[in-house]
Amino acid sequence: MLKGQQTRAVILDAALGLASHMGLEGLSIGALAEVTQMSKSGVFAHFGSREELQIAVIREYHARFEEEVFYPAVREPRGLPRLYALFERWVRRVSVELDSGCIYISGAVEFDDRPGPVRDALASMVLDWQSALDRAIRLSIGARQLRADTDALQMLFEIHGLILSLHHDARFLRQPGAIDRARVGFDRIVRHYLTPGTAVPDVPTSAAALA
Amino acid sequence: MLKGQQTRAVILDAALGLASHMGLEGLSIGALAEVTQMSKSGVFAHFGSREELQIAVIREYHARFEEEVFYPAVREPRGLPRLYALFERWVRRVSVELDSGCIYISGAVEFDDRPGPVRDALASMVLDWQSALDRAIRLSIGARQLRADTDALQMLFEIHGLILSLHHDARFLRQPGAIDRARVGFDRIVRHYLTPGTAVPDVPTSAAALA
DNA sequence: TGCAAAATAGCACGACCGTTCGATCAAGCG
DNA sequence: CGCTTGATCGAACGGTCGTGCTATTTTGCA
Repeated sequence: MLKGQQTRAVILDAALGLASHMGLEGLSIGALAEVTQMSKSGVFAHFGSREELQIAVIREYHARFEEEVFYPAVREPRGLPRLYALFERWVRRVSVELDSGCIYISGAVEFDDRPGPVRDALASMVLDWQSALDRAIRLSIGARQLRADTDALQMLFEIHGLILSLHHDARFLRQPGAIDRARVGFDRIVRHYLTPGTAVPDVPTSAAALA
Repeated sequence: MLKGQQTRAVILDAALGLASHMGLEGLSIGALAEVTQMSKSGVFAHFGSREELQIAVIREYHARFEEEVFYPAVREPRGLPRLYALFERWVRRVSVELDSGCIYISGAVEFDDRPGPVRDALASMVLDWQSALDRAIRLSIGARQLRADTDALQMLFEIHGLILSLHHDARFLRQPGAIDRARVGFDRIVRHYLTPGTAVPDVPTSAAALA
C-alpha cells in the first residue's frame, strides 16, 4: 500500500522531467522504465495506460505549479501586489525551468488538434490558471488600482502573450534578454490600464537580482 | 527529370498539410505514402532521410509564408502602413489556418531542446522573419512615426507575444474572440510607441470584415 | 512467523517506425 | 530497336512502441 504510492511518486517525478524535455507525446514507458531502473510492465502497472500516465503527469505538474506560483502569490495583498507576484513567479517558472519546459505551453501545441481526455485535462488546468489570473485582475479593478473600464480578459490575453514570447525566445532562440523583456512588457501593460495616480510596484530585473 | 520534381512537389504539399496537424515530429513517411497513394520507399527516395524531409517541409512553409505575408505587405509604403499590413497578414495566416497550424510555432516548441539540422533550419527561418519585422519597425522610427527612443526588439517581443497568444487561445482553447484581441493589443502597442500627433491606420475587426 | 495481497518482473504480441536493397517500370536517346 | 537513366515498387530488416498475460518477488498485517 505504502510502497505502491511511493514508487508511483518516483515514477511520476521522472515522468515530469522526461515530459518537459520530450513533450507529453514523447513520453514513453520504455524510456521511463530505463530511467527508474524498472521493467516496462512494472511502470505500466501503476497507470494502466499511457493516456492515464499523461494525465497523471499533467495533474502533477498542475499541483507543483500551484505550489510554486499560485499559493505563495495569493499571500500577497489583493490588487497590484498580488498581480505582480503572480506574474513574477510565473516568469521565473517558465524561464528558470530553462532546461525543462512548461508543460502547459508545450502541451497546448501538441494537443491543439488532438481531441481526447489528455487534451481535456490539459485545457482544464490551463483554464483554471487563467481564471486565477482573471480574478487577480478583477480584484485590482475592484480596488480602483486599475481603471474601471479595464477589459480583464484582454489584459490577460496580452500578459499571456508575454509569457509565451518569453518561452519562445528563451527556450527556442536561446536569447538571454528575454526575461527582462517580459518584465518590461508587463510593466507597460499595467501602466496602460492603471488608474491615474496609482503607484506601481517595482519591476524586478535580472541586473537588480544580481546586485 | 520533370516527373521527379513534380511528384516531389505533390509529396511536399501533402507533407505540409500533415505536418501542420501532427507536427514535424508526427510527420511519418508511412502516413505520407498513404496520403499520396505511393509506396513508402517511393516517397523516401525523394528526400533520402526523414530529417531531410522535415527540412524540406520547413523551407516550403517559409516560401509560402513569404508569398502570403511578406511580399504583399512590403508593397505597402514604408512605416506604419507596412507594419500594419505585416501584422494583419500574419494574424490571418495564424488564425485562418485554424485547421492547419503555424509550423514556426509548433516547431519551436517541438525542437526547443532538440539540437540538430532541423532545429537550425527552423531557427534560421524564424530569425529571418523576425529581422524583417525588425526592419519594418526601424523604418517607422526613421520616418518619425514611432518615437526615436523606441526599443525595436522590445516592441517586436511584445507583438510576437500577441501572435503566440492568438495561436494558443484560438487553436488550443478554441476561443472565437482571440483574433480581435490580438488586433486590439497591436493597436495598443503601436499607440504606446507612437510619436505624438501621428495618425494610425484603422485596425480591421472581424465585425468590420463582415459588413 | 505465515499467509494473502500487492508489487514487480519477464516475455510475447501486433503495429508502426525509418531505412535498405534489389527488382521493375517508364521515358529519352543513340 | 536497344540501352541507359531515373522513378517507383515490394519486401524485408532491426528497432521501439503500448499492452496483455503469467510468474515471481516483496510487502503488510494477523
